[in-house]
Amino acid sequence: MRKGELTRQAILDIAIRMARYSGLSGLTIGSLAAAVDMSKSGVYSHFKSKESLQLACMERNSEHFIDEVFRPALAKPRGITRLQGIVEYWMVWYSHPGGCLFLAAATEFDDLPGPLHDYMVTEQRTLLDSLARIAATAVDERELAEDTDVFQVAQEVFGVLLSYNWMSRILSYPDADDRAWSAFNRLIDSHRP
Amino acid sequence: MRKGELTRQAILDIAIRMARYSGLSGLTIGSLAAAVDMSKSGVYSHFKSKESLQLACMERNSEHFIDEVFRPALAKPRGITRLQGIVEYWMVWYSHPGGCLFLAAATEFDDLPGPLHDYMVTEQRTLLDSLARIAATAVDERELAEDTDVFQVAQEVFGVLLSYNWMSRILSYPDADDRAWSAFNRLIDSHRP
DNA sequence: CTGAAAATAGCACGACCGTGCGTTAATGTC
DNA sequence: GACATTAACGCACGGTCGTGCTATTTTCAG
Repeated sequence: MRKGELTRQAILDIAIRMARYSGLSGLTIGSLAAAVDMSKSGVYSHFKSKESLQLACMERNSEHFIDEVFRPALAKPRGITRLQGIVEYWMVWYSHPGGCLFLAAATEFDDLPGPLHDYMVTEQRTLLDSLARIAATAVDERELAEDTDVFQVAQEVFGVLLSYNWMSRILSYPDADDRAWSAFNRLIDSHRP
Repeated sequence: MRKGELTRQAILDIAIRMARYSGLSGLTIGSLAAAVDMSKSGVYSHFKSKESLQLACMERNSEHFIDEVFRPALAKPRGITRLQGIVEYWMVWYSHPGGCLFLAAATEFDDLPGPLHDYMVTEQRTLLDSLARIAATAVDERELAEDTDVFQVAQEVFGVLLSYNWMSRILSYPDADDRAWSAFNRLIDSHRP
């Protein structure tokens, strides 16, 4: 790999770390340059514009999410075990310092048209679809009822994850973890054959 | 009411409308002044600083939430009916154009210490407590099991609301509404005596 | 080792940021 | 209607923003 590409990745990882705190809009090239110990123009020249820097952050963040959440979950056996797996890894992902960049981006760009909004929506859709597909393996394995609406399951599981994130990271409720699992189990039970 | 207080409220309402799109940090005094057709210093003089403007936005937003979600719900009979009521009004609240300012503030300030963070956390805690207290009326009415953990119910209901917000506003899934109610009913059933 | 190519730095730009001061205009009281 | 108070404005400040251009340094192939 060329040195340029190497620095670019390094810049992006720092940028993501910063954006988790300030958001993608709050991220500034000046402070990013200071953080990676480069000149402003040195950083800037790796990206055509700030918007493309933000987009690159989201893309790299997606890669990390796949590595840390999806791939490990797919290594588990099909069915509820895999569903439990992804929930577990997802919860770990949410506990990253500064929070989840997807969640930040979603609230930042939910009603602001543009490439960032579009990418964010596409990415979230893919995520939810994959979640539903994992739920579908549980239907295949006859662990969930045959007529289960797997998107219903995905929406409910995602709700458990989101409220866990709120209770745990934002409100610092110590029981958030236990309650999330209790909610998950209750939810799964209600979809059993 | 003095004229000053009147304009102050008008400014805040416009500010909230703008902050729903740009976030509380993205809100700028210049654009706010243009939106209310005043000079920058004219707007500024109503608040000691930008931070206190942001704080005032959150306070006013809380008032609106109480008016539009809590008070109507408390007018309903105690128990599950009231719980359904608050979910219904809450969902309407979430569908405001630009989204919910609480959610935006929560992701903006979750890991940034300061008065805005503190106010946000306090406010969210109050919200969740009230939700739990409404669930407690359902226990009193023997519509939910006697040994119900009402905070568990609150966390689960909040999850339904959050995922509804995501599916509906961000991903524009047309079935989000139906699925949210289905999730709510399933959830309530699992807590019945 | 040399020279082309890539990476980084330096610097300047116009725009907008939050903030404050002094002044003018509007308001409300007697 | 006179007058104190309040509200709003004009203007300027130092700073930072994103973005380019030019020069210099570093990388890498032959």
